[in-house]
Amino acid sequence: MGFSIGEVVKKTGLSAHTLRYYEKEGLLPFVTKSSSGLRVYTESDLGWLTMIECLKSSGLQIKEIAQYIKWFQIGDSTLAERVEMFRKRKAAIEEEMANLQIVLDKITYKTALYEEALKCGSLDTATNLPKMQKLKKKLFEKPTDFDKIMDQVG
Amino acid sequence: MGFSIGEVVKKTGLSAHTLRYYEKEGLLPFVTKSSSGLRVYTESDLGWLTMIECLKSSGLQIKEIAQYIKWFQIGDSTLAERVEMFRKRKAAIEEEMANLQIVLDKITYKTALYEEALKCGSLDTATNLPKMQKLKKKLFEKPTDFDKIMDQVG
DNA sequence: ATAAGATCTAGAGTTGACTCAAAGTCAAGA
DNA sequence: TCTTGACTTTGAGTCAACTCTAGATCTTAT
Repeated sequence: MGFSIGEVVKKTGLSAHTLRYYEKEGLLPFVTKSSSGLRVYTESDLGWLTMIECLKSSGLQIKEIAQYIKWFQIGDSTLAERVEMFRKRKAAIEEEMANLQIVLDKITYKTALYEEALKCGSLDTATNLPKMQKLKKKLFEKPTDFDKIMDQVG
Repeated sequence: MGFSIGEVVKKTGLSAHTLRYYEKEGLLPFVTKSSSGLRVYTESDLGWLTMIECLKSSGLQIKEIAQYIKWFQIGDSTLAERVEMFRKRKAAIEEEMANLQIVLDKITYKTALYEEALKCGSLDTATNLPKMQKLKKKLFEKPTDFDKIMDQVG
């Protein structure tokens, strides 16, 4: 009926070590044991693992996820704490994505620059190409510190 | 003419510890010392710090950034290595952003769900609201594992 | 019944990126 | 000159999140 730890390893890509570690840290309080002590995972436990992965990707630490799970176990009296937590996560992801977009623009410029440099055999020559100047303008219309320094360095 | 470590701390928000650590790891090979042994940072060093921050945000480790800087010091004979590195970074950031968008959708649903739950005082009641069912459909038109399990767990 | 392979526990070790401690040196103002 | 605060070095410590070890136990196939 349930899954062994090995089956969960295959399904999730997590290691058995990690699954036991998560359990020890309070992330999987619903996992039961067979009469001989082997872990038995249910579909719902797999659901929790997906949720844990999601919260981890959102920037939450293991301990904070454990706290969320404790709140869930307590029930509706902790709704306020949980809604606050989700609001903060949402804001954190949005900030992270905005930051990543800026980083992506910079790396996109550098990639194009180095592709040109590879073609003509010289980074300095590529940097001074009108083409590259235009790309820089396009990507960084509002001049930033990076715009000013990005050619001075590698 | 140059900046002291303390001035760079103020400008960058990095700690003096971290600046010395970066130097030790080969991230700042251009920083010089005054006759009495104090570090002197130039504008170009600040540029490198911006670049380091950018590469770090892109998912590169300190050692890998050090490798990149070594390539830069060697010169145009390492253009191929560097262009490959930037291409990989670009792909990595794009993948990370796509992943974060999926996480954001999930967290957005959970935030809305918990806000409803807080209003009506019960997570179960909120989960079964037609409003929430519709939101779930909207956010997850292509049903994923998460769509199926997201209500079973907290 | 036995061998092979999966799983168990407790606890130690690893990795990456800092972060701090201690003891000494340097620079600028009263 | 003296003091205060910033700076120097080496080397050790911290933290999160695994990751592994060892020796015992369990399950399953022959």
